[in-house]
Amino acid sequence: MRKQELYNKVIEYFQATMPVAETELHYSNPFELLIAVILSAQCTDKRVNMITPPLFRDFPTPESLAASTPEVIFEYIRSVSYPNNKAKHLVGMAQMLVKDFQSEVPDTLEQLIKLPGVGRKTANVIQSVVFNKATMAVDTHVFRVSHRIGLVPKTCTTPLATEKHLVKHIPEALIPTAHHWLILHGRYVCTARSPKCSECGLNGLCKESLKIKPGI
DNA sequence: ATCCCGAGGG
DNA sequence: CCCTCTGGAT
Repeated sequence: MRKQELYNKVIEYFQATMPVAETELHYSNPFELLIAVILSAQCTDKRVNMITPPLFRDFPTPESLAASTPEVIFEYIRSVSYPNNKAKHLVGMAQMLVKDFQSEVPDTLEQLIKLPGVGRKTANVIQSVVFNKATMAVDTHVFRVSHRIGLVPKTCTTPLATEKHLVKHIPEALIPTAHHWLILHGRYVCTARSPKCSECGLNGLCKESLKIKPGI
């Protein structure tokens, strides 16, 4: 099967099964989304959504969070992964927003990546969800699903290589939606450990279907 | 025991 | 490239 034919089939399937695909993190403005995405590293969205309401209530602005301390923030986020690192990142991130970005979430990759706790994946999510840019954030789900379905060759061994390949082959207007298609498919169907191949309409394309192996 | 919408540092 | 961080769910 030609590569573009494969992409068309996958896009057609997701459009039919997931007409609406959005992030499951709860937020009401770019600042809150930035916090939620930083907290979501190696942690489920469900758990992040459990602890963000009081955090957003008590620290609603970059100024208020910047004036806090990692020790205080730690108590709000202690049930997510790496609470010590993330508490430092959140306070440092807010302080840099206030100092260097007029308390606004910046919109370029270069600026976002300067923020403590924000790497390429988080920066791509913000650019996509907040600023409607055609970026593809490659997390563990996107990476795993893309390889299983064969959207990217095995030579794409890094998230960056995978990102570039996907962006090159997915129509620009569909990239933000396709990002969430791959994540939601990875979270609920094409899971890392026990993928639900019998429920997957793409299992005909998947070389690993029915010979389920953990990981990639 | 392995994975969850990773990032920072060596 | 490697390692560390390090809570909760399965």
